[in-house]
Amino acid sequence: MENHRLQEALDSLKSTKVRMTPQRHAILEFLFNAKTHPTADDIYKALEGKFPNMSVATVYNNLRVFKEVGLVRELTYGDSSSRFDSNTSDHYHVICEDCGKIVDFHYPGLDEVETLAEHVTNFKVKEHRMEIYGACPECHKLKQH
Amino acid sequence: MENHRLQEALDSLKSTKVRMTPQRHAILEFLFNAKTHPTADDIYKALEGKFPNMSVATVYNNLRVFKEVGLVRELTYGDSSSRFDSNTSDHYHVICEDCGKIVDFHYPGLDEVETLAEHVTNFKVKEHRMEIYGACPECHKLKQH
DNA sequence: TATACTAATTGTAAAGATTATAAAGTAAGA
DNA sequence: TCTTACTTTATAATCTTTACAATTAGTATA
Repeated sequence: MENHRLQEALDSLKSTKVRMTPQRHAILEFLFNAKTHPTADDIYKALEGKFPNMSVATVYNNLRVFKEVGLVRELTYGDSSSRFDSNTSDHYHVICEDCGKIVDFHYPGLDEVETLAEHVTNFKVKEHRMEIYGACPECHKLKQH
Repeated sequence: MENHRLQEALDSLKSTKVRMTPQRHAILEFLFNAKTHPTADDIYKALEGKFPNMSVATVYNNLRVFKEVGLVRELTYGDSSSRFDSNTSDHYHVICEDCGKIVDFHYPGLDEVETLAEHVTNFKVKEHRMEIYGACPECHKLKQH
């Protein structure tokens, strides 16, 4: 089923003028099969076996392209580097402040927040993001010793 | 009234082992009077008149200290550098994707989200953050030409 | 299938933000 | 005042991301 989403992504790229290259295919494939939310460097390291000559620039370039087309979302947390998420459907992230684990979390109906924000600020609202911070079960258990 | 919040912050620092220095006082004062959400470099530049010898490291060090004590919140958006917010009471930010303007936005009752996240993920939830993205009135008007 | 046009990749350098380190300075309590 | 531990400073180092120019490679077209 992950392959299904990947296939959809590949198809949607065909309809643009974005060329398909082996590197792009591999980056997309990795992102769509990833259970985690990898950094650019994670992706680079994961693919250096298959593409020993691939440049980091290629990873960054393509992540930007995928972002522009809407296939990928960039997550910027407090830590040093961005993470990338192929799941662009509406969901939020619960983040462990101790070990960095990120868990997806579905919650409906924050459209109301957007609507209210529009009225109060006169902005033309496009989207929102939310993260929930805390300790994952494992880290929490450790802290209680 | 800003001075009142600043005074409270200074008092709360006295109860810790955090020493008061002229640099720390100036950084806190600047943050608590700021209408915007400045970057570390903004703060550095703003204070270099008063402290020609102050190091950037001092700004970063102290922002970290203030964060640890809970006086200051760090905001990491997509762009290169973090922003800092002295207002640690619950509020959200509405951000213009074109000009970068940030407007505070009050909204109650997302405690429910935290509660649900706890139940679903078994995390021990501590806090959450949310940002709303769009175009500010000025930028939106420009785009309609 | 060969050609040509244009976009993509590579390798490296550069930029920008943040942190580490060691020496010198200073706040705060005894 | 003295002492100690914390802070500041100055600089170097690190880390992430982007810029750039030369080379390579998709893809549309003939």
